[in-house]
Amino acid sequence: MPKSKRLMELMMTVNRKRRFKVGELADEFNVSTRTILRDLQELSELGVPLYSEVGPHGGYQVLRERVLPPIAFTEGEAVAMFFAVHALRHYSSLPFDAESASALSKFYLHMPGDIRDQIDRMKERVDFVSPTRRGDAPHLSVLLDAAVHQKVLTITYESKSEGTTSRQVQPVSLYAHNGFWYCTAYCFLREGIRVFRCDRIRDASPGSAEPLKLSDIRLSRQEVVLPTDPVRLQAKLTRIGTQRCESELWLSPHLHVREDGTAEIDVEVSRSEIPFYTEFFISLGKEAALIGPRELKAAIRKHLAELLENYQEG
Amino acid sequence: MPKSKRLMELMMTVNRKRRFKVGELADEFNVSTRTILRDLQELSELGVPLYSEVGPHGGYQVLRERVLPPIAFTEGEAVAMFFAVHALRHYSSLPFDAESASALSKFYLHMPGDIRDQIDRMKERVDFVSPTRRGDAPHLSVLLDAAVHQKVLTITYESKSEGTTSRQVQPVSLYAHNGFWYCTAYCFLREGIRVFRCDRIRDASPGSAEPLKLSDIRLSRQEVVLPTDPVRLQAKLTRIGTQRCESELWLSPHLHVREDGTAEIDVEVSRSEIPFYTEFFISLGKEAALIGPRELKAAIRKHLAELLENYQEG
DNA sequence: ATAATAGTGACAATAATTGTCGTGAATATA
DNA sequence: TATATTCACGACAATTATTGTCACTATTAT
Repeated sequence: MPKSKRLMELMMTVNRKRRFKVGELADEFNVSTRTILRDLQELSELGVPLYSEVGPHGGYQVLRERVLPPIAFTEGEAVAMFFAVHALRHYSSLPFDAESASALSKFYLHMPGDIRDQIDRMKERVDFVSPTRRGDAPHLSVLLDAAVHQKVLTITYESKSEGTTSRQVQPVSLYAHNGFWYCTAYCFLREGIRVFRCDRIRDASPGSAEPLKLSDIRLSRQEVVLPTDPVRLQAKLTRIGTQRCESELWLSPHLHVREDGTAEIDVEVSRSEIPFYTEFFISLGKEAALIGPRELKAAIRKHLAELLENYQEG
Repeated sequence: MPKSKRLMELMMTVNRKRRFKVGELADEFNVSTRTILRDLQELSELGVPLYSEVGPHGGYQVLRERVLPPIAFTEGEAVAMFFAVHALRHYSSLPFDAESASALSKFYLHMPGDIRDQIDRMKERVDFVSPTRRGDAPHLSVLLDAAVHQKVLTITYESKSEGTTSRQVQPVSLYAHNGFWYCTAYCFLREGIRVFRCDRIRDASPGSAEPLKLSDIRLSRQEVVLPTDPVRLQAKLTRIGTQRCESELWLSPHLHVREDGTAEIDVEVSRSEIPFYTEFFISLGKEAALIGPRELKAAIRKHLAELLENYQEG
């Protein structure tokens, strides 16, 4: 086997094994231990994080961030990766932010100039308008890691109704919706699946509880959103108002659209979400006519009056 | 220079030059032409699409889809690429669909099994809820290519008001908004910038008109028409207001963001757009403090008063 | 016809890789 | 403390890979 090929296979082998002895590899590859030693030194120079200990029970280990063997991509594949990462740029505090940036810079570095230009132009000419991000979610990476590896976390959560609480949870899934990140998790405090708004998680650290096997739950989030302390939200929408609301995912299932393009909203919502709906209806302006609830009308009036105050000639 | 390194550099060089002669490269790399010939044969075997012609004015060419030199990514970078592509899966018929799939499969192939499992679990546990896609846009790739390379297209467009028309356009930018894809383009029929809904483009083929230099237009809808009868728009934004405005493409170039996350808007706009800004600033609520112009303030006050009227208890 | 260009085969010169052996050093275990 | 295990390194010869040179062929534009 030519040396270069052996090095690549060695790279994959050590990545797979994580721990190994020099003699082992020498047998597998049918070369002398001296050669394996030299090879390992080369891998080390190529960036593979190898660590070794002498003595019985010693041996080699691959540490933390492993390095994949070099892969040759086509220009189209490289551009596709830029496209995908670019599409997500309106999401901030994403997991793997740093990693995507460093991956793209590796691609960029190996590209001929004309593709670089093409990518730069593409960035200026393509956009994914996504819901305005509302609230930072600094612990997303930790939550994702816990969801993927079935770990238990201790989180400090700031809920509107209960104030700040500390509890152990085992994350199940994460989803971005309307500019917020949500985390469904088994809550050891409430002994059931709950949904948490990630921007309200103030702190997340490893927990002590024994992880449950939650593999069957996954992404099913439909049934979890039962409103607590519900109020009935009703409104009429003009055609334009209907179009705007149709694109709001949380609302569209509750839209009753008529032949002429106008629609009605009729949905049970949590009383605690009135502040959100206040802003939402104000932004709809004259395209919506709210029927109820009264509390919401009052809140909107109050908000409008305050705004009007702000806009007095000063 | 060791052979492996020379091969990688050769790969980058031929990608950059696209056309070259063997003697040229031999000079650049200080090796004999015989060696370059052998090297080129190896590159060819590695997948670089080389083509050669003999005779004067002959030489080598790199065809269509070039191949980048092999790049070693870390496991984290690879996972980040999966994450990004996964995040876009609710968009169908995206440009670079096939390319991202083949890139990911290359990554997948070179990964140790435990990262594969990790990725498979992540796919089940992370979701990006985005606006329901409405309408297919089969010509996106063609439009993107035209926007990036400043090409003119002949499109068949089905508009509600005018029925089906054929016209030449030069695409400027593409954006996804609320489940639709839009294309801003210079329309040779209307002699101005227009926005087209991509799902209403029935056909797109190369056009005959001479491309214009539209490089200055890019993503900003604002500058498409230089403000006629301009007024100076100035406002201060809170941190949250800044975040919201940053995702507005037409606005973000005119945002002056401070250290603390707050920002100021300072831009010349057309007087005729005051109705638009009225709604926009109302939707920003208390996150924006408008400084001027007076007309806008007055319009906002009027609008707010009317809204307040609408929301009186009935 | 001539010059420019790619392409091939043979072989010697040169360079890189590998295996062998000797030696050493750290460390767990008996 | 002695011993087995394991990594580590240097020297050198044997082996293998790479390179350059040269001679030659083939194609094509001018």
